[in-house]
Amino acid sequence: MLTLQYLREQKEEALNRLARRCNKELEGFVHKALELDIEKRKILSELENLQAEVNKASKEIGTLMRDGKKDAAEAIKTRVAEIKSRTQDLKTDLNSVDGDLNAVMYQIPNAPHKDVPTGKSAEDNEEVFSAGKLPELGEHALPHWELAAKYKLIDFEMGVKITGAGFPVYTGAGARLQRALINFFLDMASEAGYAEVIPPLVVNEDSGIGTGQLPDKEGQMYYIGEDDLYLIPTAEVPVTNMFRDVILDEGDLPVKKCGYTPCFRREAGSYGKDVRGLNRLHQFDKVEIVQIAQPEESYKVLGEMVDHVKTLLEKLGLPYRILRLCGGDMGFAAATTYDFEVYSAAQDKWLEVSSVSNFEAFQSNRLKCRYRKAGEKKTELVHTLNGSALALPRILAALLENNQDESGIAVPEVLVSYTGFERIEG
RNA sequence: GGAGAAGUGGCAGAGUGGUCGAUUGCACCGGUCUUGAAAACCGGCGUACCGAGAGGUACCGGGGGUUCGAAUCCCUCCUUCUCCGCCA
Repeated sequence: MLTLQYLREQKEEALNRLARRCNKELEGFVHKALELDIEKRKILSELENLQAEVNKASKEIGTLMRDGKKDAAEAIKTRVAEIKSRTQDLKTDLNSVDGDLNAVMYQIPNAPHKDVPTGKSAEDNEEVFSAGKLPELGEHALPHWELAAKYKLIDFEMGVKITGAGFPVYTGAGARLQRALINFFLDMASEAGYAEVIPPLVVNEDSGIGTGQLPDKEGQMYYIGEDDLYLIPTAEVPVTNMFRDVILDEGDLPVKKCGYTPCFRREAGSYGKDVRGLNRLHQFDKVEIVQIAQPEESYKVLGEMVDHVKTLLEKLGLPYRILRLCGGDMGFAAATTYDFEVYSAAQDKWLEVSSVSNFEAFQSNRLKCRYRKAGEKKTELVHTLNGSALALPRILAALLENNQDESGIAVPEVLVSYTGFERIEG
């Protein structure tokens, strides 16, 4: 969440930035939070003063008891009892105000960066880059779900049988291609200096809160009630949470991690042709890159991550474009997000395959991930960033569709050493 | 899954109701000494919030309770270790 300090000290800027989300409620939330903050601090200072009195009196009692002056001790006790009843009230008030304050703060999304366009929906996103030539397929061109069936790459029906819709079974060359992509992405990330981790696929509540999935967005995650755990919607959650409650040294930054994991999303409310084939799944594979950076560096780091994803798409030979998301289309925790979309020719659709975001201090404030500049005593919140590099299913969809001809599908050259075959044929 | 033991500052390790936010050692930082280093000696050495400051408050695995007062007592959860069972 945003820090109260930021709202207090730079309220106008905060409101300005939040306005880019086109959510009329937000201004009210900010004012509410600041009011509650003042109230909280008023109660807190009164409570702490009383607490100090009690502490002092308790010490006196201790001294008196040791000296055997029981009567004098009893006299102080009655005085303390009065103060205590007052502190009880204050504690109740404090809890209530603090609860309200937290509730409001949890509803305030990250403040978009100054360069983020104001807007309500995907229509207001801004295309900032595009590359690659859109392939022109002949009449014979098939959408990927038909190609998957024709060449026995993916068995959607089998997935339905053993689990349900959105859980495909990759088979034969399809499975092999999937694994090739994972290895290719991981190798590229390693080369770019990201240290590989294999995190748990299931996380606890604290982790969900740390990266912003909880509270309020439980509906997106699969929940294991018996153990109070959540299936991860992205490796971002476990990997970023490795740094929860951690104080780093300046010299540790930037931290660069990457990880491959399956991702699980309930995608409640999705329907129709959006979910056809590989377009939207409940379980999918993704390689994620994560960085933890100094605040002054974070936008440079964001650019570096964007460049990394560009490289991947170019090596795969996929036409793509980059969108800077508008305020209204960005995720709750993000300050800036670039979405990457590849063109999937047979569907004639742009498919989102990566989302690269700078969360600034929004996540680190929840995570309590701080760093200390060399020689300084004070700690400061780090900036966290992450991006998909890349999400597999839509990449696979685009590869199948764009690289098809009448007799088969060509495997991109960079993948051949991983797949062991150059073409998929009937 | 069953039985037992334990969780204290970066690490080690004291502390079982009253100046304990916490003895001590190591590590670390600064200084003295030294040609330099080591050793020795002196000093410093957790986090967060409130406060202009002095200072105050909170935190000894998490949460709750008893008490004027809790690291210390009680309840509960979590984790680790040992033994048994089961198992890739």
